[in-house]
Amino acid sequence: MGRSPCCDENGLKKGPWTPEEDQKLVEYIHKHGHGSWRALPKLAGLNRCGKSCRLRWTNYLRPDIKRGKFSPEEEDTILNLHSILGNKWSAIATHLPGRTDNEIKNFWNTHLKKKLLQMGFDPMTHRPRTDLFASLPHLIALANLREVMDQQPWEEQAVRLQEALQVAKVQYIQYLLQSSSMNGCSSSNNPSSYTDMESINLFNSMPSPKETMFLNPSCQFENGNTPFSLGLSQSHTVNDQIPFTPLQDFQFQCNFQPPLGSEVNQGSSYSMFSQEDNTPKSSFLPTPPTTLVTDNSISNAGDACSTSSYGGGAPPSFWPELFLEEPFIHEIA
DNA sequence: AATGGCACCAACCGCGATGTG
DNA sequence: ACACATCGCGGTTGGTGCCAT
Repeated sequence: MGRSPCCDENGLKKGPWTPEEDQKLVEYIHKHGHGSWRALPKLAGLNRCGKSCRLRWTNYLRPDIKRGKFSPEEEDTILNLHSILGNKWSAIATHLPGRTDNEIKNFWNTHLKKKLLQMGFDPMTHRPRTDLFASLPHLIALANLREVMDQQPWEEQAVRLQEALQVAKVQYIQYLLQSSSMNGCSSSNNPSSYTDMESINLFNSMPSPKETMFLNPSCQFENGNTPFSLGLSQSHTVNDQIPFTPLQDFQFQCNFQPPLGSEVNQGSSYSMFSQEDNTPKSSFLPTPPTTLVTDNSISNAGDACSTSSYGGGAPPSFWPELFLEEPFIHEIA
């Protein structure tokens, strides 16, 4: 009921389009527009169903389609938007001029999904995978880290462990915030849920930014508030209608400036900025989709999106310890 | 040269959403 | 409010080319 017969109609051609068919379709649409897709094939002299014509036009023949390989910037955009929107290919395509949803979907399935899996991330949640096989890259990275640490003075090891602990806490806070958003907590300045309170307490237990290398030298919102004392569960969409995550909000608002010579931690949840010109060097967005954002994310959240990058190459230094922490075990339970 | 496995991607299919009378 | 037509989306399939054996 309500369904129109389409390509199963007798005598209609299926399969690859010939150049002659393409030409007929293009010429007709240029002259008359597509109008009713169902009526188009007959009018254009094509032995195809309307659906097939529409697909051929929107995915291949449209004049504004950009063909060729995806640029690293486009790849970043897809990864970021997918972490927010999931498999909403048409929504993602609206942010990539000239690219079709079909093309993006294919690119995701053939390239990006594999890339994330190889890096040890769940392609659906963009978080470190928690199953045994997926954890192998991280375990290997951990082993490498321990090898390096064995060669370092104990003071440096202590500093590194302290850094790892802070990163773990931030990720745990992120996890708690997302849990509370998914549970529908909505009181902004009056956090009532256990997870909200736990987030705040945990955040408050962290050393002041000046005391930690990766949160150095300042970590606060433009209005001077600390990130998690603001409304925790107010939901907004930014000017381009993409809901942003707490992490992205946090990432943008905190202008981390690691000391000269400190390594850029590609596995962390932060943006790292050059001390010389203040340009972003690396960042990572391992968050699943959520609409939980705070007030401050509205104005410039789009910038956070465009500056992020899934850094390849060196394995993350800290995650092996992070994803073995209780929150991540708890998450899959 | 023949074959099998794999990656890629255009095209198809089914379904829900939306439009229309 | 309802029935039907049409559109658009996301998942899947199948053809093609490349590469290793």
